[in-house]
Amino acid sequence: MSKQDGSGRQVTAQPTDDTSARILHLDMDAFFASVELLERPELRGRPVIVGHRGARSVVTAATYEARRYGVNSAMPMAIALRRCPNAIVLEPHYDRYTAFSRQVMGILGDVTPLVEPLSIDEAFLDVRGAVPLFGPPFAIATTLRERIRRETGLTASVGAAATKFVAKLASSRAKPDGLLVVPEAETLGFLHPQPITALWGVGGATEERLARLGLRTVGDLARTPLDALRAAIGEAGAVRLHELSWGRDPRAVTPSRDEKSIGHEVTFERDVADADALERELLRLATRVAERLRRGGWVARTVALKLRFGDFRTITRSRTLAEPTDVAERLSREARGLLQEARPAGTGIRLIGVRAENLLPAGSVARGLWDDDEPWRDAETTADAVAERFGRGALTRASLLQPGERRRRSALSSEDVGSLD
DNA sequence: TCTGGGGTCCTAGGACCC
DNA sequence: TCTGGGGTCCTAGGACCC
Repeated sequence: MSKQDGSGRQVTAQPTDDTSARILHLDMDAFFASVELLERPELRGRPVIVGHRGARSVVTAATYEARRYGVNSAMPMAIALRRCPNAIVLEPHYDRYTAFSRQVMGILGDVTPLVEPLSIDEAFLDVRGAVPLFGPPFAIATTLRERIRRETGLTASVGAAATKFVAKLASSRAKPDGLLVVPEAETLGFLHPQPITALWGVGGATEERLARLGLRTVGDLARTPLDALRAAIGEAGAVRLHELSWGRDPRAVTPSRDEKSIGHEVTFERDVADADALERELLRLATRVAERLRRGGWVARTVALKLRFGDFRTITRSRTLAEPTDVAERLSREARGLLQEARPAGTGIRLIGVRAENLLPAGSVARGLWDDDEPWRDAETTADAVAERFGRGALTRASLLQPGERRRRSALSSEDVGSLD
């Protein structure tokens, strides 16, 4: 393993051959807080928290100085200020973070097109093809860190490994402002001593279940029979964690992935019980969702309403439409109906949200309906009647047809369905 | 004055189909 | 009718991540 700290000093010798560590994970250090400090350099070295000052707000980001007091992201602001009363609280500026994020991703894109943003401040890179041009992963990572520092004034940490998961773990161990390369041959030696929560997907609940089996480290889990894991945490999680614990992670670096859902939600400063106020909020949220649907070229088949009551109990209610939509009023109307069914009149609401799910490319919708046994030719019939006759699956199949595609027996056009709504 | 907002993935039960 | 089994879709909830 070779590690480099913020001064550029190598902690151990650079390996002669680290080309096996071809996947880089780059993660900006305390990103939002660091961006704010660019504007307020006099606050460097002080505990700084980024977040709103509202009664129900949480910490969005914190500098390492604030973290020393036990302040972390997602912590209620009230608790954070109790732990660190002299922290400086700054309002977030998402437009700035987005601009810096673009700049950083652009720098990454100069090395390889195989850049997969994971969030606003981190990304995977597959540098296999870049090695002949720019040198081994260690050299590429060093160059990237230097460029980011020089051009943005921000620091980034990088992990390099043979797989995504190990690279991400390596970057977290390199933080802040560090670089850690884990050659493939050293993967298990690096992995197995780590605490079990280092595994991607092990949070508090899973940690608790695994602790009941006596498992505390990644190595413990690796040596546990799969069936015992299945019984404790379910099929998918057991297989995935077991694979990860042996350093096996087949996921490739994929530059773009289709969105699966688009939603917006708000937490009110004080619980809201007024039906008109809630419905106005639904329309506002639905409008933002619909705008993003259209911008992305999507239509949604399913509308989901999310409610959090005054006691923090949270429910979701969803409905799949006969005809997909990207229209705010349609989303809003459906959400309103769900709200009326789900909320006992007069109940106070803490949070309300609207989400569009089951996204389809706009234009691929309902080009035709068909059935295995008989044609369907009555365009006067409503979509619900189609669903009743052929099952809701018929609408699904119709929705999944591509533009221009038409089954031999298809008879009901999207215009037909739309006009019947 | 104790809990944001953006998401993804998994599970489980019932309906329905073959 | 003392009644299977596999697959898909829909819905609700929960765990998890940044």
